[in-house]
Amino acid sequence: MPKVGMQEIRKKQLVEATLSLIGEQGLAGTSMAQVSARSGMSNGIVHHYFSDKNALLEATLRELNKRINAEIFNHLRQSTTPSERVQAFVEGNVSALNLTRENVAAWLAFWAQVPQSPQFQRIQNIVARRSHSLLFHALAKSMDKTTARYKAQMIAVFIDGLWLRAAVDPTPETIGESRRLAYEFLNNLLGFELKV
Amino acid sequence: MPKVGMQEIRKKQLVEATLSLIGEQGLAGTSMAQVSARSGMSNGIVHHYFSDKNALLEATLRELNKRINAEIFNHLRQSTTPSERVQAFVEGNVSALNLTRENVAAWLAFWAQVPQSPQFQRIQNIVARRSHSLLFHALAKSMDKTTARYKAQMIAVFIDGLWLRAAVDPTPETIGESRRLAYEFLNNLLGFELKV
Amino acid sequence: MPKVGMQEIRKKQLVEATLSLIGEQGLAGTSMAQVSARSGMSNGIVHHYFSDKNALLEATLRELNKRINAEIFNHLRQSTTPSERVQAFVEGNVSALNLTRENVAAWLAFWAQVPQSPQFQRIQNIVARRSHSLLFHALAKSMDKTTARYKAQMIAVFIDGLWLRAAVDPTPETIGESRRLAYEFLNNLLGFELKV
Amino acid sequence: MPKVGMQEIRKKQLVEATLSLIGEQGLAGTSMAQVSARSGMSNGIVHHYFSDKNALLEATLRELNKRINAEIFNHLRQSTTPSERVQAFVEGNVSALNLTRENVAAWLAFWAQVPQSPQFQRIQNIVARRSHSLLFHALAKSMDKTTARYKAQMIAVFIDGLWLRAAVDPTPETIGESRRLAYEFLNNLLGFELKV
DNA sequence: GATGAATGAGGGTTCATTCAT
DNA sequence: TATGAATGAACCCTCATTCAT
Repeated sequence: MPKVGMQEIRKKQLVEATLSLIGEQGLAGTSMAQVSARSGMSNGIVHHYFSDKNALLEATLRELNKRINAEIFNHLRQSTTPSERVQAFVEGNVSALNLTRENVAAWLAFWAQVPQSPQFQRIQNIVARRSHSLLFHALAKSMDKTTARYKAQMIAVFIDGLWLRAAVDPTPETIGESRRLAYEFLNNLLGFELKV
Repeated sequence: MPKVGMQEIRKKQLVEATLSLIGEQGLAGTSMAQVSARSGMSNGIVHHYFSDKNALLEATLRELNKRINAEIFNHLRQSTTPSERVQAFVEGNVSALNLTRENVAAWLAFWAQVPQSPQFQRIQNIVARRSHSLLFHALAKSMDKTTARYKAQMIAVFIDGLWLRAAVDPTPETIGESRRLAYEFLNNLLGFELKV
Repeated sequence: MPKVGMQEIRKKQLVEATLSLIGEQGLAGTSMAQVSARSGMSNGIVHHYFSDKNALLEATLRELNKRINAEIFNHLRQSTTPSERVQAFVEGNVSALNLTRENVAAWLAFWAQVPQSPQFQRIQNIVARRSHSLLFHALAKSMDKTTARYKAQMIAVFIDGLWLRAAVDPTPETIGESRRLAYEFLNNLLGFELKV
Repeated sequence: MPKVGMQEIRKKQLVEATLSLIGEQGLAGTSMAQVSARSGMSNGIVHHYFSDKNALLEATLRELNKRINAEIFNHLRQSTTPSERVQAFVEGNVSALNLTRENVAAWLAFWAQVPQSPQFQRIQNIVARRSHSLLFHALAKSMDKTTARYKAQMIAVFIDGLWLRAAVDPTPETIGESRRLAYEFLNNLLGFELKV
């Protein structure tokens, strides 16, 4: 294995450790020393791969978003019609709620930091805009743009609510109900029926 | 004899300072020194009124909940029929979103701490159960219990989503849209029309 | 009761509280706030009766010595012959070991502070000199002064050892053995037999 | 690679500084900041080597015991017969009294903390049991076990008294007399004569 | 006499970061 | 590349003491 790849491997290990630590102890409860310890590395090494604690956190947030997106795009891949895309987006999010309990808690930790961190805000804005765009374009095929915009916002709001609920009360029952609630919501909003 | 009644005055000042600081800088970014400084008091005084930082934070969380509840019960007071009560609950929450930007951000900061703090978890559980109970009993008058339970959950989820959105993107436009979105949601779910 | 006596009553309450607190938690673990709390008085009142924490501690040390002396002189009162006086002194000390466990622990706490406190050192010097004088004069009746001086020192050393042992291992068995050990020691040194 | 072996060097420096500070100012009067300052190090460094103040104090107590034991075993090494071993033990302790004045004061400081610290209590128990065992086994060769047990206790008590005296009144004269007193005591108890 | 509010220094500890090796 | 030694600021908290009332 070439030395070149080491950098990426190390970075991934550090980000992985950070993510799980944040999930367990929150953003404030996670120190650089803990990260390096859990990664099996030395104290000072983190600064060779990340200029800052902030840089590490940013990379961790990106990784978290990547995981969530992976779930969503996994469902999107098999969907073609606009209404299928909307369902897939929702299904993907519900599926993402079933990621490690720690990942969901970390998601909330990062969101709570957004008002204090322009950096995180920027990242979350991109995510939010992408979600809205996806929903809007799918909905706009079958309704006027104003309505599509509102419904896209409503779906995003409802999904955010599901995330919050899952993070704060991460019991299997609560998370398990999310899909049912989501489809009930979609049914009311768009006339979709629960699949399967 | 020392100044009497200082206890309540000082406690309020300290909680107020804490609340605004958390709103500005997050829970982790708020130190006891900052709290006492903003209150115009000395470093050690906080421990004269609160045994702990935790005790101060708990009092602050209770104050925040009190403010939100004040908004909600303000609307509930004028409502009598079950469907009016549901609308009033939603209106009250939407109205609470218009509290100081800092208050809404503080709300999110506390929620994010819930997974790490059994203390906060307990308090938030009480709040959540009370909301659910209110919604459920109002809805159960006009539908079967199972449906009432699901719809109550859906309303709670949607409202949580609105709060999250308001905290993370506290622009007047975003917050201003909340009421419209909420009514659109209620209309779809229960057939309510937007008032005024 | 005249107001004049209040001063003495309050002082005694404070000293009493201090003594028991030191016995329970050590000198370093005892704060002025604890003393006033246990005395059922307010925070600042202590400084009306004692200029200083040091003054309070000094009074407490004197009270402790007074209690110990009370035990010793209680035994001395009934003794007339020189050898009876030596026995009475030892008996009095052994009897003092049976004071409250807290008193004995406090005794050690004060001794440990002696190297750091000229004030305590002075007080303890007086106590030591008085003990030595008592033993020396009793012994000098039946032996030459050099021998009397040595034997007086030896008795004092042995008794200090018993105190230390009682303070560090304050079980009834350990303390109970002290009298037997003391008489065995006196028997070897002076030919005294255990009474009773 | 960082300087290797620093761990042991720094730990020794810190323990050394702690020991002398405790000797000078007592346990309560010794702060972490003083320890690091006297070691010529920064404020936070102590926690790189010791998890806790407690851990540092424990290490310091062990070091102190090690020094005392070194004196004792130095004398024990040259002794073979049981009665020689008893004399060596006493001589070793007397010799240890001549350690730095600070060491002897620190010894008392630790003993005074025993009632408040199960940790120190455990360590001192081990020391006490070892001393008793040594004395008992040596004495039991020439007398019945009950007598041996009592005499071992008496020797231990007397030696503790000598330590206390040396700590509280650390003048050369007082300490210098200790050997003479100890031999007088042994002579009375066991018929030993002062060597040289 | 008596209260408890208020101060400010100092306590132990944590932590992101730097740097010699 | 990698280590862990080292720093110094900041954290929460405790405390003897002062003082207006």
